[in-house]
Amino acid sequence: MPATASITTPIYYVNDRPHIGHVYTTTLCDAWARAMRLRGFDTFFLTGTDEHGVKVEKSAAANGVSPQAWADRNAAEFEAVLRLFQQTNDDFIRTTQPRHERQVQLLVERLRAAGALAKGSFEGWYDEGEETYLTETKAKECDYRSPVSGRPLVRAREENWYFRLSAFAPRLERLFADHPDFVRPAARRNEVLGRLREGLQDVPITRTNFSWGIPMPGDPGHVIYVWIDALLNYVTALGLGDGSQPERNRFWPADYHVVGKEILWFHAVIWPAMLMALELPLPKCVYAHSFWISEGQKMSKSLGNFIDLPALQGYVDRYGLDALRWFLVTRGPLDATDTDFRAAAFHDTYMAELVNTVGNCSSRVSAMIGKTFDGRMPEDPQGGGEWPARCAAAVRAWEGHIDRFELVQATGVAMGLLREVDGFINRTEPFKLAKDPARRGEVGSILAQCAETVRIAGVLLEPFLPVKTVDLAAAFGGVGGDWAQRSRWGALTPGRGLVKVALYPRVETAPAG
RNA sequence: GGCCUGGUAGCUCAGCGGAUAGAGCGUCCGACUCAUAAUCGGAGAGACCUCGGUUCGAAUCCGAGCCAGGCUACCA
Repeated sequence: MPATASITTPIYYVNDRPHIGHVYTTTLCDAWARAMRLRGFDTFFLTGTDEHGVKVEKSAAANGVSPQAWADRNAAEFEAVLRLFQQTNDDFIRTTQPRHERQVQLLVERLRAAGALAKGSFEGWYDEGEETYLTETKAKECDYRSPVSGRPLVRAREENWYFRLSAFAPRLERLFADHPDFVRPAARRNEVLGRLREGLQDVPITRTNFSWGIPMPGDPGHVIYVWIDALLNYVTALGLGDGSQPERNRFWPADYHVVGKEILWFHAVIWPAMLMALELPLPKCVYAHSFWISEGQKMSKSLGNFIDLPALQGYVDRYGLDALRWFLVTRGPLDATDTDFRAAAFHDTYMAELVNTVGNCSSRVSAMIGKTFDGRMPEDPQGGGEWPARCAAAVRAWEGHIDRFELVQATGVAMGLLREVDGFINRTEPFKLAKDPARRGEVGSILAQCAETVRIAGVLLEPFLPVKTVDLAAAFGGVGGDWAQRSRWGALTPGRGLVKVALYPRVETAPAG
């Protein structure tokens, strides 16, 4: 029975327009999920939409439709985006689906039964126009005025159900002490630890000022606050709330919850505490990436410089889907600092890595075999020379990087193999030797070694470049089978067809602006 | 305000106690011509933010400062 692997994106808020952030997070998860499937793991990749809350209720009203109709429309757009970018999610959960709502109520019941909930009163700064509370920090920042209308905030009080987060402080401390990799990267973990030291407050988990949400069981009039509702998606999708999908139980706990840095606290502190209360296992790692900025400027609604769907589509039209995915994964803000999305950098990366390295290397090797060996994989009496060991080491290193969610390093391993092949060709000059019929055997060895290395590098690139690596694999012998077979030296046996490929076309100039 | 990161070649970054500080890209020179005007080699290029400390030895550890960014409880 194969080992399992599971990964999640946050569920996306249907009130937002899809943009580079959503595509980035999803693409990271997709690349990892594809890598694990490639390795033969029993893999589950979950994403979805978060559809409750005041904002949805208000937007729907403003657009003259019901909240459900509004959510349906926008959720459909998020799903369309997944298909557009060829994401391979295994499920798409929506918080308005009956399967989710039913389980959230059961799980909240369980929290209450476990003594993790208490009724209390909440007092805070209330924006009457927006019908929403602002945090103390935010209120202060806005000079105690509504950031929207500018009218003064009022002190308001509400009866709510609270989650007794403070009661979990000792267990959370132990979690962070025992599992230093629970939150990554390390800089983010430090931030969480810093805040943990300041002490934990109980968190309100119900609201009474809107109705678009899941009713609190046994206390109508109270609606379960969107965050609690949303976090639970990770387990409701697997049927853990009501045992409705036993065949999916094996995918919990998740290996990675990949999230943006702004929602780390919920995932790193509130969520594990909820799971402790529910007596469910904790995810192995919450990975918080940073943000993209656009041409040196922070993306914001006021600047109108969001890298939105049309912008992304423009890159795909011009450079192809592989190019976009490659740039996002290899140049993205996977560590604790934001990174810049620049059109010029996108162009340079595409040219240097996909065209001049992946494309050209596979092209020159396949072309020489086409010419010299009639498009058949030649014999190699040298048994691969140093290459089998080098490739085996690369495969092992790649697996380690994937395990640790070091996606950039994983791509680097494959690129390193291709660069070595390019150097090897220049040193051994098979194209020169080919002119001397007496040295045909030698040429065969060289080219066979190159071809097999390129094929293996191509396999390692599949999760990141899912479109063109299909052509690469087909052109380099069409080696099938499982991971062990495909990653093994020698699978491209002599005599197999090997046709010339031209994977990534040159794109002459960087687009203006 | 509090807390957390980072400041290393023109650019993006790796190195985080030990030899002349590295990679990729860009630039310049050379080689080659199988390949997508690609590739390979070489070169140039750095007070490793500043000041002080610890040490036989500091880019690396400690302290202070400067600069940039982040987090501070409902936007990927």
